[in-house]
Amino acid sequence: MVKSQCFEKVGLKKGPWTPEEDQKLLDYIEEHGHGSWRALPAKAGLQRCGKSCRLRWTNYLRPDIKRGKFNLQEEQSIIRLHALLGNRWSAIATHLPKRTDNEIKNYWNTHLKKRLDKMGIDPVTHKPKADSFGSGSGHSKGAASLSHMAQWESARLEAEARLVRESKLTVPNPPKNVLGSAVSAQVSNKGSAAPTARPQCLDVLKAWQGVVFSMFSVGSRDSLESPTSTLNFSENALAMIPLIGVQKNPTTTLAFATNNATLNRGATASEFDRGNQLECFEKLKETAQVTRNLDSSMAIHDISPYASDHNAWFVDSSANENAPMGNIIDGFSEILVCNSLDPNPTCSGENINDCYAGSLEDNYWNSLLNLVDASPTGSSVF
DNA sequence: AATGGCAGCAACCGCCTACAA
DNA sequence: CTTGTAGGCGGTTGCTGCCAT
Repeated sequence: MVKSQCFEKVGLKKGPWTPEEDQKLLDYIEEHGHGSWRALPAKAGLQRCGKSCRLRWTNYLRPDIKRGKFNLQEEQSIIRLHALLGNRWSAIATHLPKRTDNEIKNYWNTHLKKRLDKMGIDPVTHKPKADSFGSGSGHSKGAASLSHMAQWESARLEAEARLVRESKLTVPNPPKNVLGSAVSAQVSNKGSAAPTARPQCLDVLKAWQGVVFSMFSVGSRDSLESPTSTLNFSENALAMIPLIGVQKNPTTTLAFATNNATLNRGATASEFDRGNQLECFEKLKETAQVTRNLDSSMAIHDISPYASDHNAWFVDSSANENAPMGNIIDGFSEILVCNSLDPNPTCSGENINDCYAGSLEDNYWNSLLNLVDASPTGSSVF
């Protein structure tokens, strides 16, 4: 269809940017915001295409980006997120404040990928190259569980990243960046949200986890082996939605999302069928309407950016910080791991995280990260 | 000092999706 | 519904500087 007109145009400069060009771009955006990137070069007096200007701004000139060496924590985050999200650099970047996707991608390709490779870990699958993790009969169940966990966590993080982006696009009073002036309204895209303000959408996702958890047969964790193998999506579970969303706390943030691509991923996807998803979705919509009637301040959003085979709704409210549901579970992955491990016998069942501290997931990541953390002087792999 | 190899990174390119006309 | 445009994303390229020979 439409080719990349930008780089086909003759007479436009390519290659490295000069300090003068940088200054022109900075000055223009500081005064006018970027507006239409296509129109910007002419207005700013630059012999560049709009796309080049946008890339230069987002990857280099933007004032809210941090440059320089990645610290250990950032490295760990990248490795972990890459294991969960794959090469979705923009999604990874949303979890690393002030770092651009391009920078993360470069760092991965030039540093981390090689480091993992030298350690005998496949940088694509994040498993040992010999695949001892999954091939041994004793570990197969754990590996499968971990795989399911990773799929769900991946979906969760992806949705979270998307919501973070959306929240930044719609933030009513974007943080004033160091350029000051009207630029902030225009440049409040990724990476520029106030670092101290916790995105509300994260609570939404937490609530979503709570809803999913409550849909399962809570009393019998044996049914929670994995989301794609033994999901028990009963009518009782569906009936719990309004209990949580309306009766328990009318102002609780209630989130629900069905992600067919994720839920149906894997060989045993049929056990969570489309019919159940749609039915559940419809019930949630009803709940959302009821909830809105109860609380006029409630807002209902249709997260349309989801792909066509995704249905996602969330009911949002301003009072969600103390939502009891948020304490039900913090991280759906723990549920998935729980079943493959013996739960803490002292667990009261009120806080899933306490019950299953030291999960397989933790062990896996800790071991992985410990490997990465190994001193170059003390390890033969470096 | 010259040069060849390599690593790091900025920038380019092509594809994709969302959206408006 | 179709088409064109803008912007986003991920893979790749190529320039630059460093280091070994």
